[in-house]
Order: sequence, then structure tokens, then C-alpha cells
Amino acid sequence: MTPSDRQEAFPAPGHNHKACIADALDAAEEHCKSRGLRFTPLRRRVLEIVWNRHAPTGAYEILEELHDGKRSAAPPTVYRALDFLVEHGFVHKIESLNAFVGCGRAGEAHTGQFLICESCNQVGELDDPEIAVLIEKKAAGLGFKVGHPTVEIIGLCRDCVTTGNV
Amino acid sequence: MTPSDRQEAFPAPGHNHKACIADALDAAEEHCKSRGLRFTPLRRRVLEIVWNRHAPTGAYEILEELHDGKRSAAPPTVYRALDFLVEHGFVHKIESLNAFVGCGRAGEAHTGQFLICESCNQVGELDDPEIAVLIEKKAAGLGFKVGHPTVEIIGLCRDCVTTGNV
DNA sequence: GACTTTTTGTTATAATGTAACGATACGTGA
DNA sequence: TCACGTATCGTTACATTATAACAAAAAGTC
Repeated sequence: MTPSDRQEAFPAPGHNHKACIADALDAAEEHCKSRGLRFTPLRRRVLEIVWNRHAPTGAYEILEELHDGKRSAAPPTVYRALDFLVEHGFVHKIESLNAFVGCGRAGEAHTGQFLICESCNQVGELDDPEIAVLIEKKAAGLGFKVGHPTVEIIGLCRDCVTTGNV
Repeated sequence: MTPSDRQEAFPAPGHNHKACIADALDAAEEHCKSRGLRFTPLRRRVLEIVWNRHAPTGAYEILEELHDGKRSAAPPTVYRALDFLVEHGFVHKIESLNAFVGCGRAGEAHTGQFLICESCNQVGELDDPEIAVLIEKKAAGLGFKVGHPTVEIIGLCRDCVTTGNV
């Protein structure tokens, strides 16, 4: 994933998926090392599985893939790994889908804003600062102090709109 | 609930809760009658329970309250009533809590935007058109067609901020 | 190398949500 | 009004998502 790719919410149509996963894993490794966090094999594997799909992935789907690799695993194993990955921003939880997606911006300040295509199931990160600021402002006007904003937009991505894939 | 109350996201501190529930039920009844929808006793009862809490309520909490009234009921009973109430805008689902809240604006055009206090558990509807328009605009810029936007802001309400109730 | 802390394994169970099918109530036209 | 089709509700069973609690293993610390 090149920096210019990262400006786009959705992955470019022909982007190098393998490289984009490798980059995400490397970045996570780097990020953990510099902060004294333990990027264990399990956590790496879970993050890899999430990125492989490049689409929201349920905890139990991840669990199945872990089994494929001959590992034994039970739900808490996956949920704990996800807790870690979410806490440190490598993965976001999509509340409206009970599913998880990889985040290419761990470390960068951003709030979770997602465009979810109901046709192809792809998720793009919007992360628009204007939206974040406006929400903050409007909330403050009511005396409300924003902690964790969740913005999840279900709709149709450009590809599915143009190809009529509905 | 007076019209001016309805402009505020959170219910006024000393507002007449009983009247506000009665109004919501009456409004729902009216709304259904004018559209040929069946506002059955069960649906009314579920809507009443949701409003009674005036806070996000889980499906199984609703189920328990139904039992209090000596009714027999199983999960599908509640979920079906909720489906109806959500579909027609009398109730919103808060995705990040897997819970439901009454909506005082059924019929009025609005998108679900919620301020959720993590201290007192109260939920206010923000429903700010500027936010909705900005999201629409930003999404459109990426070729994304907005279907159903979900905006759920976890944080602290005015009361809990000022009283230090954290 | 003993000790502490963190991570992972394991079992069991809680919480949330749905499929499927029969019974009942409602609305509608003959 | 009464048969008929449709919508709603009851009921059983089960699917999906998530966590508690405790034991075992691995990693960091002195």
C-alpha cells in the first residue's frame, strides 16, 4: 500500500493485496516494538487473517481459519487477540456487523468512520476530520463530551453503484 | 413532552416522564392508524417498556418485563415487535450497545444520531442535519451512495460532566 | 534460577438473535 | 355472515456472538 492508496477510503481496484497485508503486518510489528508491546505469533496471525479478507470478519470466522492452521483455539483466544489489536488501533470493530477490519492508520490520530457496501461487503475507512470536528462541535453545544465516536455508513460503494451490482 | 423539549437531545432534568411516555404511545397509535398499520397490544406494550426506561434497553430485558405482566413470551415475540417498531421509526437500535431506545420523532425525516452517556447510560438523539449532509457529501465524493447512516457517540452528558459523576 | 507478570489454553456458560412451523386473530369479499 | 387469505403471535429448537474463571505455559526481571 502506497501513501497515496492510503488517502482512498476503499482499496484501489487492482491494488497489490499481498503487499498491502505485508505492509500492515510490518507496520504493526514496528509500532509494537517501538512501544514495548508484544506482537506475539497469535496476534500476528489474527491480524493477518483479518487483513486477508480485506472485509469485515467475524470472530468465529477468524477462529475457523486459526483451526485450518492446525492450531487448537477457542473463542477467548480470538477475542483476546482482537482486544489487543483493537486497543492499539490495528483493527476496528464494526459495531453494526459485529465484525472486525484491519486499520491501515494505526498510530495516526483518527476516529473510526466507515463506509460499508451492502452489496460487495467491502469496507472503506473515511476518517474525515471535518466530520469529526463537526460532531465534536455539535455535541459540545449540548454540553456533551465526546469519548468514542462511531460512524458507520451502510450503502453502496462506487463499484457497485456503477456496475449496478445490487 | 412539549415541542420545545423535543428540540433537546436529552430529556430535560425534571421533565414529566409519564406524560412523555403517554405522548409517544399516542403519537405511535395515531401514526399507525393514519397508515393502516396495526398497533397491536403487544407492540404497544413493548414500545411502552422501551419508553419507560428512557434508556437503551436490551431485548431480553424487555422480555423479562413482559413476563412480569403474566404474559408468556419467548425471544421471537420481542424481536418481532421490535422489528416492527424499528421499521416504522418508533424505536431505534443502538448498534454499539445491542439495545433499543424510543424515538420521539417517528415520521419526521431524520437519521439516527445518538449521544450515549457512558456514566448515566442516558441516550440523547442528536439528529443534526448538518452532520447528515456533510456525511452524505463526503461519501458522495468517494462515489459512495449512503443508505443507512449510523452515528453513535459514546461520551459524557452535561449532567455527568458537571457533577463529576464518572 | 526463582519470582512475577503476561499471555495462552481450556471448559463452561452467558447474552443476543433467528428459523421453522403451528395456532390464532384480523380483514375482506362473496 | 362466513369462508378464505393474510398478518400476527406462540412455541420449540437452535445459531451466533461474547465472556467468566482458572490452569498452564511463556516471557520478562532481579
